[in-house]
Amino acid sequence: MAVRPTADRILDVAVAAFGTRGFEATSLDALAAELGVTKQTVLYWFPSKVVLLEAAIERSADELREAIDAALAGARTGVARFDAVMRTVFRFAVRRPELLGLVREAGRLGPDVAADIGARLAPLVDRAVALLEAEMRAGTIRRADPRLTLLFLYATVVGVATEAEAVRAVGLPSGPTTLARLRRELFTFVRAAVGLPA
Amino acid sequence: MAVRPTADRILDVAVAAFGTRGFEATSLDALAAELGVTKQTVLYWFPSKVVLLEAAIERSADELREAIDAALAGARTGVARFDAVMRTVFRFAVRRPELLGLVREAGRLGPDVAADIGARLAPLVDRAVALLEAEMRAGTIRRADPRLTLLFLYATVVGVATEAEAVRAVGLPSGPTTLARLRRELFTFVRAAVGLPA
DNA sequence: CACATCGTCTACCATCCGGTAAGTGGCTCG
DNA sequence: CGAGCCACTTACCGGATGGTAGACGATGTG
Repeated sequence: MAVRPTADRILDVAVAAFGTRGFEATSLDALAAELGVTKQTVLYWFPSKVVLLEAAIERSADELREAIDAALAGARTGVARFDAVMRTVFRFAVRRPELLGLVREAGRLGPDVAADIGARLAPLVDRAVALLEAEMRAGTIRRADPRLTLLFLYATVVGVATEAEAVRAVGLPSGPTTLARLRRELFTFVRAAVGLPA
Repeated sequence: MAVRPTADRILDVAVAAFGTRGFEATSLDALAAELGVTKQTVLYWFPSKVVLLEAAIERSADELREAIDAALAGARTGVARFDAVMRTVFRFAVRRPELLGLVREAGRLGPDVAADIGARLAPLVDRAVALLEAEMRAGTIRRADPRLTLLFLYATVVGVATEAEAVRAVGLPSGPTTLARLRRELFTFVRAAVGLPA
């Protein structure tokens, strides 16, 4: 790894900036200044801003996929797998909200970028849908359209982590204690939503 | 109303553009071109781009508040009021996603703008929390932190409507039939999440 | 009819944007 | 030791951006 340390550093900063401030709102000059290099160094490693965005999306999707793979590897039963995925996505959403924010950002740009990230996440989606379907057939969770159920779960977990403004609007103090309680209540919420016992 | 027809038209277009494409990604020239006027006409009514954003946020918050007020006026029991609010917010999220997208957009700019919209939505939040608390005490919905519950409900409903990319990623066809099913399943999902019977 | 106000326009400006061209110092290797 | 590549720089460029200055015609008012 890190055979191209500068390129990797650029990618790190780009993921954070594009995912939080937005693609259009982030200038190459700003990225370069944050890195302590010139804009042309950025353009040396990534020949255009769009290429940099695509690389950032690619890295994010890969990271998420690997984390979920690792989580699933250790869980056997369907319910345990469900919990493992929820925990992993929640941890990602809290620790690296910019990474999931990129998915949202991708939708704003042309259908080309959107299709790219869509294809990249497709295997993840398919596996999640299969997981939900199996549990529905087994009767452990409430029967419903598994794709819609996945969409709702995604929206809830990611929304909580990325809608920082909404979190502040409901008047929550910040801190590890609050976060732990939020996590606990969020899991209770989604378990109830899919019909699992508390 | 509409004593300033041009200003109102500008505001309409600005809400749509800021809420969907984003604030930074929207240029005054683009707004003006869409309206068939010059950029300087926009700047005549709103002396700067930031002022225009604040006006757009104000209008959005007011519209949402009025719609929820109207929905609550016709519902008596707590559960009926819960359903009425959910229906209203969902309708807003589907028909005017840019309006709720503005809340998200506000969080990206300085804490000044965020605090402004936060204060503007505070009464709405407080009433919703009171509503949830009352139902928890009455035992009709599951006991939990009402502020967190509200946050989860908001994230779910708004996320489903605004994460267009995610909706496409799970492979849903678009159309009124799909939308109706989505709405039905979403309501089942959130009712289950708060512990209401289907 | 003189005058002022209002809404919009033309003309312009400084700054920033993404991107190109042309080096520059250092390291490797024949 | 010198040719060549690599990582990075300085120096630009054309176009777009938010914003300013000032003129224009229409509308009303004394």
